[in-house]
Amino acid sequence: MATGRTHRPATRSRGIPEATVARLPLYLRALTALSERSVPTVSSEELATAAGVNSAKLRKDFSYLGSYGTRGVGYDVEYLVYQISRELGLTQDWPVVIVGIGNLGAALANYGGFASRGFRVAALIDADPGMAGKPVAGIPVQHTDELEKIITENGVSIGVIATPAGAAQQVCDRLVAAGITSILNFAPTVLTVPDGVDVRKVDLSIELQILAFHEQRKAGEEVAAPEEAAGAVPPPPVAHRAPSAGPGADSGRQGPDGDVPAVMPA
Amino acid sequence: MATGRTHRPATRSRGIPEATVARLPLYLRALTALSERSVPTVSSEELATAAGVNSAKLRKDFSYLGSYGTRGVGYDVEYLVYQISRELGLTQDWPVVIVGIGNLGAALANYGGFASRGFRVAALIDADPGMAGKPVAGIPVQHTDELEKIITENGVSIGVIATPAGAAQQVCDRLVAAGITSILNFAPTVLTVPDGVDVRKVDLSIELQILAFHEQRKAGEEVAAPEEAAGAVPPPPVAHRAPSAGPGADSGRQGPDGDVPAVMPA
DNA sequence: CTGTGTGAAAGCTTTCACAGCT
DNA sequence: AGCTGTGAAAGCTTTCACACAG
Repeated sequence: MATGRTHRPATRSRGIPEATVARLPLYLRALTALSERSVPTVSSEELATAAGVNSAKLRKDFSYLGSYGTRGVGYDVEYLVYQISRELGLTQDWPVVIVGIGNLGAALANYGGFASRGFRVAALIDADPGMAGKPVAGIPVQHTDELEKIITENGVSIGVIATPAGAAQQVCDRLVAAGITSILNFAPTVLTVPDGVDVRKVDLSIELQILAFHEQRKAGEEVAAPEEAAGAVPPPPVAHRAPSAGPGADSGRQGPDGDVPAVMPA
Repeated sequence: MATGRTHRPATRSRGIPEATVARLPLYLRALTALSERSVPTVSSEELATAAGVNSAKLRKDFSYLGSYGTRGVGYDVEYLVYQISRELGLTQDWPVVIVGIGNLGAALANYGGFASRGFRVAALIDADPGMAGKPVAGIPVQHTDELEKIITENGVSIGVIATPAGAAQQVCDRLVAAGITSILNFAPTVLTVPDGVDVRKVDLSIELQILAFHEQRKAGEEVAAPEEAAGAVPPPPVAHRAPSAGPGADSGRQGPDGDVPAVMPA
């Protein structure tokens, strides 16, 4: 795909695997809950259950951070909370801007988990002049014209895009031009960004479609081979030959726990 | 972790890799856009760019579905749209219930991409009696008491949880008991479900935390080794020795495109 | 004895690179 | 000529299972 990326052989050292990074927030949440209940220590088994993973994985994950446990005992909750927070960069506060204050943007602005762990909503931005000044979650919405100014003045480096798909790339370009280097995209579009900018995306309909896939599989297994529910089957537009057989009924689908989100570093 | 899962040796056959399944919706979206512009065929290179992946990956992915392309030419857009839709189970309509109609639930109810591709919002459910009857996105909200009835009568198998964290597990249990077998969870909690039920989760603050991690890395690289921004560093509660050194400045972080969501089949 | 930390094995996923249709 | 389909190589991730610290 065009560019080609330098394919750096990995500078080694403190390279925490991406899969592990993606689970750290999970552990952190579980640990925070324990901390609130004043639980002093926890074993890998207990913590793993609370976080919804298995203990081997958890121990391996923690081993990348260092040896923070005590053999025969477990992990010190407070200490781990601090170590993971630090590793994730949550010991500092990250100002965040949310662009696109529709239902979703409002939901994000109101989301408590935001403010609690290291993030601060620095501004809400919307293209609708009618929204300007209106407070959402206690923060007055500002107009898109102010975008660059807001980002620069607040030293914002993380932006959340909650606009309609059509506006996303444009907003993204402006965010990046203004100095944003991490973007969380809720719009159902592929964003193109320059090298060095991270984009993570959250996509409703994609998640649903993946569920539908598995749901269909389950139905197929139960009834053996429904072959294709009765009904209007749009005929293949071209006279391709079917690869070999029909939609085979098979495969006892049931993957293990898998879990690995995405980073697309530009 | 309790259960232990039968560890089936994979029944082989039509087993499409999970990573591939997770990308099919992406391809489908790109293809739908092409279809709307009446583009008849597309090469793996073009389609891959539109979907934000590389062409080798795309071809490999398609190879699991069958040989739907034409060498020297590319893929027939309409035909591929149909094949992928069918593979994902989108040729049938999936009724969906959304539980928890706050800002987020409302955003989901209003989300167009929902209705467009194979999904139909069968009902909106909320625990607040004051919401009952109030229409959101043109659909009247129903009270939680009706939950079981709604699911049974509409043959709903997919549920979306958009409640506060505290209510999520309880709602989940009721959904499952009523016959739901796929859940999309927006509440920041680990859900426990019986075997055979798929759960996918979307978690705002987790995504942000992952971004913060990478953001921190970037900052660290620029300044070489900030060692720990000045300020109150909560001292390790216990006198553990630091693993070896401070937060080493290193590792030219820059993973390849990676992308792989999660299924946690119970 | 208990539960961590970790090499080594087993599985997945991605990338390469090229044979083979059209 | 051009572009798909795919074995084989290279990377990641997860799981095993056990030495060893407390």
